[in-house]
Amino acid sequence: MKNEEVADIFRSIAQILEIQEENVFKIRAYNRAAETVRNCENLEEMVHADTLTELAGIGKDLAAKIKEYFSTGSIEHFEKLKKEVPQGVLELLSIPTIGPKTVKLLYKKLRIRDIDELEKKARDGSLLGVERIKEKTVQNILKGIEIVRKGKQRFDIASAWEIASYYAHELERLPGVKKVSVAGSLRRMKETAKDIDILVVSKKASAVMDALCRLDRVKEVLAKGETKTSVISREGIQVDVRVVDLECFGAALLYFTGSKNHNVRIRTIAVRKNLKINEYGIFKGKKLLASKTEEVMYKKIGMQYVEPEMREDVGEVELALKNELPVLVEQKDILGDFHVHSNYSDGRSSIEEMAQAAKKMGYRYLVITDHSQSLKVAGGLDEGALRKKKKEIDALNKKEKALRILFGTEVEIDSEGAIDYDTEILEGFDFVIASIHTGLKQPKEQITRRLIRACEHPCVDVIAHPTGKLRGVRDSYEIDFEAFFAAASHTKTVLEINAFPDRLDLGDSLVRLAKTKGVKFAIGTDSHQFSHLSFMRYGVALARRAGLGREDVLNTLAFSEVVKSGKRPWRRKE
DNA sequence: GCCGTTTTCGGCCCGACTGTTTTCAGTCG
Repeated sequence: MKNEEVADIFRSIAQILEIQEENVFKIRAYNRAAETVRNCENLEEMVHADTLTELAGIGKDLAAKIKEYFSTGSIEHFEKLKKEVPQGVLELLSIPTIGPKTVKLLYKKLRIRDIDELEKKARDGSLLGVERIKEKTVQNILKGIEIVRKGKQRFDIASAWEIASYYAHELERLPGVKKVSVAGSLRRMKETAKDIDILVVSKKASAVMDALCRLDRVKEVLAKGETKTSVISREGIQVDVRVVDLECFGAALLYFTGSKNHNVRIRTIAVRKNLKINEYGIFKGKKLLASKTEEVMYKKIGMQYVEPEMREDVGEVELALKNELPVLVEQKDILGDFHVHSNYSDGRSSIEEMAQAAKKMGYRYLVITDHSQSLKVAGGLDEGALRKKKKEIDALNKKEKALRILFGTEVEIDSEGAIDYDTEILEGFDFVIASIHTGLKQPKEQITRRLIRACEHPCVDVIAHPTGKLRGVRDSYEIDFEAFFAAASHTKTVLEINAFPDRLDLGDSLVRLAKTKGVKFAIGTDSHQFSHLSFMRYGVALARRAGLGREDVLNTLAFSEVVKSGKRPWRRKE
């Protein structure tokens, strides 16, 4: 993805400037821009529409650099800087406890140019000659190198929440602990997490720190202070725990939730009003104005409460100042799931088991969307199997009144954009979602044409996992999003928000773009066993991150309303 | 390098922990 490439370059530029001890604000500008660009999946569209400067933190200069990258494949300014500070030197920054100052020192004094050289000189003792470096620092560097070599991978949101829940639960049980909250990117429900942040309310901070370090799943203690401790969990993820008083819980939660850019924005706004915000509260001079809850903190700054999922500094601060934040969709609004598999194709649970689990979720309907005939590897259903499945669903629906099970399919879009079943069969389904599983490397024009043809098919209600990205496996296939979203909107084809933690597709910035084109969304978990139905929360979170309200999301409608709102007019009399 | 109901110039968020010091710089979030 080009946005990632540009983001990496901006980050590298920031790092080089840091080592060169450039103006810290320029460095911050590059870092902020890197984040903004990384979160922007439709960067290419913005380059073509010449709207880059609408992005937060992108001005004339950076917009020109982004354009330069899209037209030439490189950025002149960066090529020049790379000659001044070699790439290997930048890699030293990835070592924990080593920052720009140390890197500069090592490079200037000992000509250390990469991690291997640093390790050699750490072991042979030649590091000890450098100012401010003694035995303990050498040990930390060696430990840091080990951590980097192992690779600090990001964790998917579901795994990270599982680990976070363990720590939160264990900390809650401690005597004197009044409250525990997960904070950080996990509370903002980002797709992946690099670490876990937990906030604890207790008057006995040191007892909490001690107990934390003794927990079973703690592999290593990185730093332990009076109110703040960092450990590595046995899964390899870092867990940061901070203890505060109940009085400043809101201020601490706000600070600890981030994002960093969001915090910087609201602190800047506070400064203009002669106020100061830190993790203990919002102050006028020495006088505390608010600190107990996030709600009162936002109120004192003069803005609306911002839901954690929206705190990315992508425009939400401006909306909150104008009192124009959207009312976001919530889990309790969700009445059904549009994408689940059963053991008829590649799922592990029976239709009945899936239905029971859906009932427990409080749903009113569940669409069983097994794969279609051509996807043999996933046990795609032929006509005979479809008849059997329909019969089973009809029988179950007779027994069960609270939940309606719907006869659906996830049908293949073939390499030309044709739909796997004949129209006659497709008309027999209650609901049809269509997706691409083959020909993923086709050129952009062809993939876009396939998707648009699928949208134009009268029986296709939803395009499932529209970009095909799969975490750690493959990126999105190439799509002309403008054209695709226009077609979806025009044909009233709904786009899926796939809630499976490795997919989360469409991503939030593309959902935002699609919404501006008038597209509606259906959240589907892509469950392959009944326990997967709980992934709905990640789909809802993604929708919230994109600023969607109930009105944007099909799952908030009763199924009869879904049918009426859909593209197949002949079904509306149902 | 960005940005503007104080400004197109002069600002730009704030504190905890560590190691090496004896008052603080560097790193991190």
